[in-house]
Order: sequence, then structure tokens, then C-alpha cells
Amino acid sequence: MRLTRYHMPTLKEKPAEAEIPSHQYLLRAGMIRKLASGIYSFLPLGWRVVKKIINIVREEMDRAGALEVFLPIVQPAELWQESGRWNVFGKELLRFKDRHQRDFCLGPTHEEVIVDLVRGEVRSYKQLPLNLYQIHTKFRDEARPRFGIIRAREFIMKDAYSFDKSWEDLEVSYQKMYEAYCRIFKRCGLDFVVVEAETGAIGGDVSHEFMVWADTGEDVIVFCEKCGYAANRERASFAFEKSPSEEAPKTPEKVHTPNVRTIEEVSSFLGVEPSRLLKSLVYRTSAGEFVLFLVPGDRELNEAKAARALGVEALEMALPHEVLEIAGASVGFVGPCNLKKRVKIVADRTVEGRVNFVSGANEDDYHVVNITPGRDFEVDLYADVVFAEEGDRCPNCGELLRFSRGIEVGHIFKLGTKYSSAMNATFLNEDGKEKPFIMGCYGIGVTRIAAAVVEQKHDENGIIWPITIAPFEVSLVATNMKNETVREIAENLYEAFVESGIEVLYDDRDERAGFKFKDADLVGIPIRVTVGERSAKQNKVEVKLRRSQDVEVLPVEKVLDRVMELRQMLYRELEP
RNA sequence: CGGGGCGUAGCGCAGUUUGGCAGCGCACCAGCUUCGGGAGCUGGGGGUCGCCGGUUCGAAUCCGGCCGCCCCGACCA
Repeated sequence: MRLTRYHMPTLKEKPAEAEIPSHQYLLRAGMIRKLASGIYSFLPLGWRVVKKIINIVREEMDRAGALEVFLPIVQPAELWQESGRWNVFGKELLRFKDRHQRDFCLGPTHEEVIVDLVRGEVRSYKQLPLNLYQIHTKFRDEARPRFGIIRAREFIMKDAYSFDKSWEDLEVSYQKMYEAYCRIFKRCGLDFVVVEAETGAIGGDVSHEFMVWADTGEDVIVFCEKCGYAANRERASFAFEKSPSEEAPKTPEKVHTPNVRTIEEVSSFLGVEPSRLLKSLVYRTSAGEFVLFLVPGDRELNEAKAARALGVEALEMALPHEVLEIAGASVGFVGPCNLKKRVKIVADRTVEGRVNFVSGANEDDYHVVNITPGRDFEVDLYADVVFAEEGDRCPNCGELLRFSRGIEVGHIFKLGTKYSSAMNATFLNEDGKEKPFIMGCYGIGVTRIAAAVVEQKHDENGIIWPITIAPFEVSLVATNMKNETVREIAENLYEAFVESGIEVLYDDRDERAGFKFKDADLVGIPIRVTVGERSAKQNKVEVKLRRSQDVEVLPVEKVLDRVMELRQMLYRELEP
């Protein structure tokens, strides 16, 4: 491709809206443009990158035995009402009416549609296993889109759905996807880690996320360097050994603490370590029941863990008036003793066996000190309901856990029968019995991969694309188009590259060398071939990799072979 | 949804405090010079100053309302 015939609107200055490298460079390199908050257009160069990612994803999905389909983005409300998610999904689901006033939504994910499709087509266990996937636009009306195409409202996703006759078979389907995902991310040039993850609104029991290491990531990865344990902080467990307190339980005592509410305030007012306070939080479960959670003052309640411990779908903080009804005191003075209404009490496991805690007295402006679980109040359940913190130890091997940030590029779930049961999607098994499909679902953020790669592969001059997803393989720079020798060599090389099937972007613009180098570095094409005046006189050109400072000066006739060699080397590095 | 910031040419910004010709740099067009790390000079084109309303002889500037965008948090397959 000749640059004079191409559209590559690079920007010298950093756009005001962009904060992180991927957003800045994708805009500056002329790859994306914003249409509205969280909604982006892809320009020719950016779209070439996305298409290459799509091709890799498609090759690996096909290789894993999945079958490509194409499902509608506009989906009728009835399907979502049937699965129960029409009322659960919240504002992320963009809803609207057609001309007949019928409710529709834009698909944020496609479980409903795929289950509807498969239940009408598949009747027998002989047709299983089945794994259907698509690469398509998703729309999620995010509360706060951010970071360019990392968290966009409209984005391209690969989503796959497996249907099996048994849990054993699901395990096989899941493992195939796990391996396909590893191959995909390796080929895209990403340094990633697979972590145990929360399932969120998609549901199911087991899930893994594929995380790309990046300081700008929104997720926190908790991992162990010794044994390889890795989990999203939302899910991460940590080692805890119950050690009965040496202290003798003292007598509870009510103390006046006027307007002292937060952990910090109580801690400094009473001169007590935060770890001795019992943070008392009232929640309402999705089943409509109220629960009081007790966690040490220096720890944070993890709602996902808490919901799982109770076996409920979701938890919501109780409203101030509900707290008042249950505790008889306002927020800040709630505690487990003398609750006005008896509710279930769940304490974090780190509380068990310890004595002499401080908590709210369930009376405004009063706290109570020296309370001990089991004696002064009953705990209905001890469970792991808090986040892992710096300093906690690995649940597997006891090594100190490490914390790092990451970008989620893939997520795989064992769904089980959540959707097939709700939507009555069944098949006949070997015994002629009707059974719901055992499902899995598997997502990859295709456009997010492009951004994640830039986050990981860039320097102060721009992007450094892995060759597998680079918009072009070779950047051919003619330093001066007015110089006959330079132009002739460059034109001949261009023809040779094209004939050899090399994807080359030939900078044949009438610009100065420095200008072209800056653009080439910004856009990040992995191999650069430079035809300059001085070496051209000796019939030589320069070959350089974007990621390196080293320059090779070669006779013109050797350049094609050398470029083919480098290209092959770069692809080899990224083979799974 | 809570808090903060911003909105002036395609991009980056000044001008708003104290009302009085709508500006600068980059980019774009033409010409000349230049030519290995975002060139110089000369000339030129491009604006509902986010929108609506109000105050005023006069509003980018003051007042009211609305909209959009970004950041932090909450939320989030």
C-alpha cells in the first residue's frame, strides 16, 4: 500500500480526552475516532488490526471445533423475560420499542438468543456436544465508559456457547476453550495470566478470566509466585488459621461515643486498633432476607463472596430506614448485640475464636466494648467474606501473595443449566429422558485486545505491534522522493515486497525523513526498511526492527531475503 | 448515581476575572527555499465561541436552564 493512496491521519499532539497510552496512541496513529462516549469508529489502519485479531480468534475457535454463526443484535424482550434477566440486568441493557410499541433491547451478550436457537434445533444427545460462536458487535450501556476502547459501550466480542449432555462433557468443552484462549492470546503477543474469577450477572459456578498484565488495568490480580495460584481480587481467597485468643474475655461495657461513626473515628476516639472493631453491615439479599455481616475493621466486605456464602444471587446494602428498623440505631452505631429485630448474623472466618471486640451498641451515639462472639451474641455462620489484602498469604502454599493490575481480555464460564432450565431447553438422553443442556459460555473482547496490546507494547515514540496483528508487516520509508536513486530503489523494493506477499506500507509521500520516521514509530509497524540518500549511492538500504535500536545496512539485492527472514522469525516467536 | 473539571477552526490551546474587531500553534491550500528524527519564509481558506433563553446600546465574556465530553468513586459480561 502506498501511503499517498492511504488514509492515515496521525496527530502530533496528545488528544485532550485520552489519559492512558492505548487511548492516546490509537487516536494519534489515526486508528480510531470517537463518535460519542464509549462509541468509536475504526479507521483503515485500526480496522486492519481488528481484522487480524478476528482472524486469529476465528482460526483458533475453528481449530477447537466450534462452529461460527451470526446472531441478531436487536433482541425481543420476551426472551429476556423468559430467562429472568429483563428485570435483573439493569440500565446496562439498552431498551427501546419498535413501531408497534413492542419492547426490544440491544444484545449485551447472547445467552438468550443462542438458547432459543438451540432448543428449537437440537433434540437428541447424539447431536451433542455443540459449540457455537460468533464475532459481533455488543452494546452495553456502561455507567462510565472509559479508557478509549478498553471500556467502550459498543465493542466487538467473540462469544461462544457450548452445549453438552453431562458435566463431564462440559469439562471437556471448557478445557478446549481454555486451551484455545491461551493460543489466541499468545499469538496476539500478550503476556497474560489465567485467574479464578467471579461470575457476575452471567452466572454459573466456575469461571476463569484471562488477564493481561498492565498498570492501567481496572482489575487487581492476586497471585502467588511460588505455586502459581492466581485469582481476581473479587474472588481471591487467602490462607487463614484459626488461633484461639490468649486473652481472657472481659466484661462488655457501653461507652458514650457522640457522633463517632466511621472505623477511623471510633478507632482514634477509643484508642483501639481498627482490627479490634467489628464492622457491622446490614444487607438485603436477592431473596428479600436481611443479614448482618461482621468483618474486622481493617478489612473490607467482599459482596460477591458474601453472596456465595449465603447461596444467594446478589446482595444490596440495606437502606438507612431499614437499618434503623432492624438495629434500632442509625448507620455507624450498628452492632451484633441487642438487635431490635433478630436477623441472620454472618461473620468473617477471621473473627472466629477472638475476643473483646468493639462494635456499635445499636443505640445512637453509643458503642460497646469487650464483646465476644458466642457469649455476647450468636453467629449463625462463619465464612470467608472479605477481600484479600496486601500481607495475606497464599491459600495453597502459604507464600506471601502478590498484587498487580490487569486488563481482562477473556472470560470463560461453566454455566450449567442456568439458562437451559429457565428457558426450557432440553434434549433426550440415552435413556429417553428429557434433560436440560449443560452449558458453558466463553467471551473474548476483540477490540479490547487491540488496546491491551498497545498498553503492553509501546514506548515513548508510539506503538510496537506484534507482527501477528500489526496493520502492516513492513514499513518502507523513502527519505527523499525527489532523489531519483532513492525513489528508484524504493519503488523496486515496494514491487518486490508486494510480489512476495509481504504486507508493506510504502511511505512515498513528499515529506522529510524525520517526519516519516516519527509516523512510522507512532504507527508501530514491526519491520522498517529505509532507503536513504547516502547509502542509496552505494546501492544499500537499512533494515531495522521497531522494537530495537540496531540498524542493518544491506546491499539492495539482499534486502528481500533478509526481510522474509526477519518476518518469519517474528511470527515464530509468537507461535503457541 | 455522587464528587471534580472542561466545552472557542480538524487537533492542542489563549481570550471569560474587569462586556467593546474572535486570536495563537499544528494541520490544510498556493509559491519559493529546504531535505536522516514532526523544516523556514510569504500569501491564503476555514468559526452558529456546545444549545436555548435573559440582562445590556453591545455578550465567547454577566445571569438562568439544558446538553455534551473527560477524570475520581459507586456500578459493571
